[in-house]
Amino acid sequence: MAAETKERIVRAAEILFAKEGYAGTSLRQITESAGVNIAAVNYHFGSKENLLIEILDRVVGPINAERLQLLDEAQAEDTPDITAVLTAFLLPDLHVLDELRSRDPSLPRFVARMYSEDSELMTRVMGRQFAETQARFYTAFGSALPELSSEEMAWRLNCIVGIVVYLFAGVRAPGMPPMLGRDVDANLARLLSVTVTLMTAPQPLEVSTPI
Amino acid sequence: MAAETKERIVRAAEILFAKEGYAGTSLRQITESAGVNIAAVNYHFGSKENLLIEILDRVVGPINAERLQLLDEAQAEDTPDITAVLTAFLLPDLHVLDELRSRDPSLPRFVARMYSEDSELMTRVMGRQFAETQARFYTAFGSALPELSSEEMAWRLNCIVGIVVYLFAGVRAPGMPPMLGRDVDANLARLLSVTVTLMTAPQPLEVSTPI
DNA sequence: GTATGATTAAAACGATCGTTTGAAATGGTG
DNA sequence: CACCATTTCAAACGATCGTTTTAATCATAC
Repeated sequence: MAAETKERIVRAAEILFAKEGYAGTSLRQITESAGVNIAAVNYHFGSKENLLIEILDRVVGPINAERLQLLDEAQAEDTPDITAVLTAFLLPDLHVLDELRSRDPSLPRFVARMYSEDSELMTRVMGRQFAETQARFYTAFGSALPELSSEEMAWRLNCIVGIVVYLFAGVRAPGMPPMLGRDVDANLARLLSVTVTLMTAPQPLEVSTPI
Repeated sequence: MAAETKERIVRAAEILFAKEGYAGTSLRQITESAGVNIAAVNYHFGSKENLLIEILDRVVGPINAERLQLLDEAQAEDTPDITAVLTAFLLPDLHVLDELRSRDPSLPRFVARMYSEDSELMTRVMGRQFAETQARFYTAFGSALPELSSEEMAWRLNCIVGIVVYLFAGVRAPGMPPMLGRDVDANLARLLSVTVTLMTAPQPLEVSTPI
């Protein structure tokens, strides 16, 4: 079955990409780990880069799809408050993070790696995936926080993205427990308590505008 | 002059490591960009990995050195409040970030990359560099925030590290301005307004302990 | 059963990798 | 100037990279 070969390649590649990075992983590592022939990657995906793109879309796609769906539901009745918008924004991350982690403990790091890459490829894939999400959530956050300047709001949102990316990276100081447990609801509660506080803080005194 | 050759290699390598990653950069790219012979890397540093370690120490070392110095100064008179401790923690990051950025706009990303790598090498270097800093600041934050459980404090501190790492990554959504401007004091004020709020938020309701 | 298209397999392609070699060049010291 | 240690250089090392080729194998329809 050809579909299974593709699947085996994807499963092996995403783990290796997470552990060693895209450039640090060879096709021979992937195909050996997947138990398929070396030529199968180029046959099924065309190139190593196309394989990465397919994996990227598989991981990032569901996050934004669920984000938009949750935002739709939250906006169905009336304009949602900041907790509801933040939940729609963060819960899909926790879902995907939990799913990735259940497949392999090092798998979430794949997402974090993509954020510290600045290649043309990453900009292209991320731009395509996040364009609609960004627009929808910016207006939703703006409605939930009318007293905040849009510039300050975008800044704080970036902080939240930074926190989330760091969760995916799973960095731990020696002797410290992981930041997230197995209970998605508890993780969300904890993440919300921080991010709601962060977003609802009063607009600070004027700071010089970034260049 | 041999010292200049070493310096040229370091300057070229850190930019390329920031842009393309460690595994994605070849010694030939480095030596060509530095204008030195390919054999110079192994002659002066022994190996490509030793070159990375030296660059890592050069970048991360000053951050923690300044952190400890600022904490010493803050603790000279009495126990510093949360703003003072956070300033001692964050200001060195902003200094190094500014210095890196002035050398090359893409250079700060090198630091962010190191955080999404999980190799044995990174654990070793980071552990050596951050061990003392971590211990000192954990007790300082504990004294400044006695009402916070140490577990909650560590969690929030991780959030702050995530934000800082994201600052180094310099990720920008399309059409958005960079998060930091040229004025270090203004950057600190902005970062403090967020992080002080984050750290001084009331202890949240019980959340299930992470596994 | 046989023909046909899809998939797998082994082998090799040229290119590039990190590293090493040995000789040439360099620069200070007697 | 001659000496010697340090540094640079061109060239090559074996290994591995992503990719391609060509033949073998498979599944399926006639």
